[in-house]
Amino acid sequence: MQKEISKTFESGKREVEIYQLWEKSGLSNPDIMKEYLEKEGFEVKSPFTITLPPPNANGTPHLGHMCGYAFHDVIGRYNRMTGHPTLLLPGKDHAGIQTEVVFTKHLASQGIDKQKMGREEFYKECYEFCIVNMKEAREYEQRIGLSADFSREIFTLDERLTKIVYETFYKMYEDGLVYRDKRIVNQCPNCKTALADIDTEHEERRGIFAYIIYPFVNEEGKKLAKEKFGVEGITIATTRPETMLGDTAIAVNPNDGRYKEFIGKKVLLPIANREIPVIAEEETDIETGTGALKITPAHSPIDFEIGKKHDLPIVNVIDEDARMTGDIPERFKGMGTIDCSKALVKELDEMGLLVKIENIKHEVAICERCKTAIEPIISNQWYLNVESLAQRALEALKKGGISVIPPGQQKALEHFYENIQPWCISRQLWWGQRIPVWYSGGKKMFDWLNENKGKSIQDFEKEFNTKATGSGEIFLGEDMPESQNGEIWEQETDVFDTWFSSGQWPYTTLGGPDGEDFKKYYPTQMMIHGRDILFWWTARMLMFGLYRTDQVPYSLALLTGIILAPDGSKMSKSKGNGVEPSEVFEKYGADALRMWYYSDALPGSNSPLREEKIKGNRNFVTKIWNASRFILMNIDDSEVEVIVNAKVNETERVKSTKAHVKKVKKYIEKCQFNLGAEEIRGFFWHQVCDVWIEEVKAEIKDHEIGSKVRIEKLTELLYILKENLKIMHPFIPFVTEGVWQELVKLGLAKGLLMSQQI
RNA sequence: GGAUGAUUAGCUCAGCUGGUUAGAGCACUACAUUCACAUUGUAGGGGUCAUUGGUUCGAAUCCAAUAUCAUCCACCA
Repeated sequence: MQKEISKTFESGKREVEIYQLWEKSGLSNPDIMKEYLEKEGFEVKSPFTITLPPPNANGTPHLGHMCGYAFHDVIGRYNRMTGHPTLLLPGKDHAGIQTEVVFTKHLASQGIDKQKMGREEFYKECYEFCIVNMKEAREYEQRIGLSADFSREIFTLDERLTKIVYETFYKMYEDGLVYRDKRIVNQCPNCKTALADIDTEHEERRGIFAYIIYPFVNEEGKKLAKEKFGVEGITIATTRPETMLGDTAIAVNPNDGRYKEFIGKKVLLPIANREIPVIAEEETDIETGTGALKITPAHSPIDFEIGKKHDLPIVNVIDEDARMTGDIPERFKGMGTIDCSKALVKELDEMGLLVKIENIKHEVAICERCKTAIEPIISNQWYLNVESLAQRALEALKKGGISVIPPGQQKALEHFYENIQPWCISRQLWWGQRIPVWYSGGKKMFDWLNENKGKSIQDFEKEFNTKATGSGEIFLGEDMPESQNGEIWEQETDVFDTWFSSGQWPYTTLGGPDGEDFKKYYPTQMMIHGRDILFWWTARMLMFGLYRTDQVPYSLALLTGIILAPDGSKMSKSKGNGVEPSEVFEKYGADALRMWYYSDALPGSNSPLREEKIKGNRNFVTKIWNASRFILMNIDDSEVEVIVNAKVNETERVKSTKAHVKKVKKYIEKCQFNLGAEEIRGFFWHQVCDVWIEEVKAEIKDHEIGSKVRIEKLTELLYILKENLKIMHPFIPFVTEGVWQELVKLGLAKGLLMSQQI
């Protein structure tokens, strides 16, 4: 008799329904899964945990995110089906700077000025903005089939999480690892905040190389120079003439014969009219420019180091908005750096001190987020001395406590740890976790005392001609401390670098080192993310994890491939070559997309989106549906009970199926998902469908309903189908569950495929 | 400048610790088929496995050099 099973697996509609079925079961919650295993009498193995990488809450997920989820889910489902109460813990990241930039733009597009809005209101509205995005992101996560425990979903700005992040900060302060320091930092004039070195990129841009003469102060020097160089001074070459106003020396290589006799002499810095020395510095490259290097400690990282070495004064001439400032001629004050550069070059030319200007291309540091050229300036920031933390992480790596796939990236990580520098963790933003520090008497006084070691509050009062309003100490905590002697407490305005909190993700999400979930589910088993954030994220998580929990937060970092646009370029909104996940879901379904990821987005590879391949996988999904449907159609209602209770004979087909299942399990355990995907596809399609079903078709052809041959053959075939569905489920959960539920309807199976044991 | 990885069919890539005629998906060709399959099946074409040396009974696989590409790191004024 004809059974009512639709002719195709309508992925668009069915996938959503099936997800609801899973959600209702609650089995994504490991506590519930554990109860289920106990109740059913299955062996309960150790819990399996992954704290899922939180996507940025400022936008919607793209195909790259989906790829990560697909890999998490195949592993999660497999573990759940092999007896491990499995926790895939989802969350969202506030993504500090990026979100602040995005939301500020969003406000501007509505004609709203961020500054006028004020900090509190901005934070509140940005939070709401994120909540909306988070909801949408969650829908996508569920759409790809992610069997995460959404009852535990958490946001990085959640109070519970922030509390733990603050505890880490306090502990680090006590351990002397975090401190305030005045040094050169990368300032993004557009985002108006300091950035860590890692948050900058380098890009080749067009620029100028200006050759400028710095004349000697005394006649003797002038004469000597005139004889040697034909001009009365040393010619330096610079890409940034405007920084000359902050020059405090000229450096030459001591081995450079041209300049040997000038070392120690003084030149007159043109326009600024300041006398600066010629110093010997081995770092100076004889080949570059004229071999003479102007030193601006306040506005160049390398000059800062040289200045420190030679104890040179620091003269600030550029402020945090990239405008000219400080002790410079009035006419330049407030100018942008580029305008100032032009004006200076013109004046120098008129004075006869400009030799020439070359147009060159050179690498400049830019802001990773907004691509604005970085302005190195001196400022007070909070730093984390990561050296000891990096050391521990490095040891763990080398001892094999954690491994990275692909292995080449592990070496990159080791290299990162070996060359790590103090991490600037403060950001001059509103969006993020406010650094929990209060300054008695104000931040300005604290910084002044900090940078002028040995000076007293009285000196401060004298210097600024004011009355101190506190002791100059700091207090760590969220709430303002009580005023004892009438001192005034000023709250820190900076927030933490977003990675300071996301770096603690594996334990903050579990309630911190004292949390209930932490005790049950930490350490986690693995972490999967794009290799583009290896240093930002995995590097930090290992350091924080070891620091706070004395354990590696996970023992395996699996880096996925990067999903590219069909033409092989990076998908980007600005280029308009992106493909929305919703389009793919609608056209081919989540299972087909997942299969493509497993086959193509291998660790270490870049995978251009190939629609025809996803289509091929869609055909596979259809094949599964139809083959299953055919088997079910062949089983007569009257045969159901007999078949369900029949013993499965150990035939060649059954043996071969068992061997297949074993093989796929091995592939999954070794994270060789491409091989696993190929194996399930090849076996089901070309063995089960093309050969066995055809054989059975012939074998039962002339036998009556209920006959021994039919029962035997159909029992065998049903067994093969079920085993295949189970092993395919972690890869393509929707269609397999869809078929399973048809079996359930006919009384041929029970429960959810999701919780069956392999 | 440094590091890491890649180079295998038209395309995207598999090929683990070296072992008989080198694989998959998609694309292509021919035939069959509307019998569960918005199709599917069968058969087939297509590769000096980047180049050159070496180790070995045997190399796509190990080693060395070269070339090209990619990604990451780096303060070049």
